[in-house]
Amino acid sequence: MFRGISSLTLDSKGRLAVPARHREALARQCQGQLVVTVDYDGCLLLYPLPEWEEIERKLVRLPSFNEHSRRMQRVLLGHASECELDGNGRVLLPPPLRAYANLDKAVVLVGQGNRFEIWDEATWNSRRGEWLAAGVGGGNVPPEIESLSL
Amino acid sequence: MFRGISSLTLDSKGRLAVPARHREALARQCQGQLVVTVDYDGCLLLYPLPEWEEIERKLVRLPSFNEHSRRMQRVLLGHASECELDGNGRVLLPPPLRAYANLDKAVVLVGQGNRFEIWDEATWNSRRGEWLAAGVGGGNVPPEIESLSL
DNA sequence: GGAAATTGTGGGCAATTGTGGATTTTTAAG
DNA sequence: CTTAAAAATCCACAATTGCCCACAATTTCC
Repeated sequence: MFRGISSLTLDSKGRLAVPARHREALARQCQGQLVVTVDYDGCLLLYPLPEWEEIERKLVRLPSFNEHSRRMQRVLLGHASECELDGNGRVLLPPPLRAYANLDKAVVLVGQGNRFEIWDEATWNSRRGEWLAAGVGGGNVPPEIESLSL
Repeated sequence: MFRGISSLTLDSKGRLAVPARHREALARQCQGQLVVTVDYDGCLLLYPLPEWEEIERKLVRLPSFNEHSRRMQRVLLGHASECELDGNGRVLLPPPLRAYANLDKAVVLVGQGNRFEIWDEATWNSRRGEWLAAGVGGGNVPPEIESLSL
């Protein structure tokens, strides 16, 4: 279970150094084999290969002639790139994906259970500000959240 | 059940020394394994690991494509960092979380049942003033509070 | 058209810096 | 006065960053 946020900087070649505290888990779970793809909200998603393959299986089974399915397959499958941790615990993020998420130097890596999200740091901070300002109430809040007790 | 407030100071490395009276309980409940995350009200939440894992299970089960769920997962799971009590009874608070809650030197640790809250001391004092001034009446008070007998 | 050279990209190595842990001293409380 | 807790200083290990080398691909010249 991946959790927690880390503030990181990409090196001059667009490589992201995974924080040491996550490396052991990644080595164990997937021998450093990762998949990066894009998210609809403007960040990148980083999956251990086995986790991604499961999602991929669900994606390719979606009905071929449904407009939403095709879109989702093009966005998610289409951008999915395999990459692996090098000897120094770094992953090279493909230039098109870096461009998509506006990643330059300062980024944050956010643990989200079975995956990580990678955000441009400024984008993350401003989006987080909006989420916090909006609070928990509002539109259509699922009942699971209404009854959630922290 | 954690109760009571303590006025504390972070050391130069951002470590918080847990008051001695709570240490024994934490050692017993979770062998010093803790999780810190953020709260929507601008403070940090400190959980014994098992307590947090229960909340985490609920969080990851929320629907993936609901906007509110995603936000809540990003805020709560995304900031949740594991840390543990060192030999001196201190926890290192990760820099991004310290930044979030504006923690510098003077902080307060507030027992809240199954967790602690960590506030910047000045923020705590001014917020507490607002809560007291607002009193109990007002907007939409849930019936559970209306009928509460102290 | 083929071959060679140069440039760009990816990976590995090494050094420096920062972080985490331990020890010691001081202060406060009993 | 004694003991325990808190704070500050110091040391060591490890992580991160910058640099260098090697391989590959593309382009240019013969």
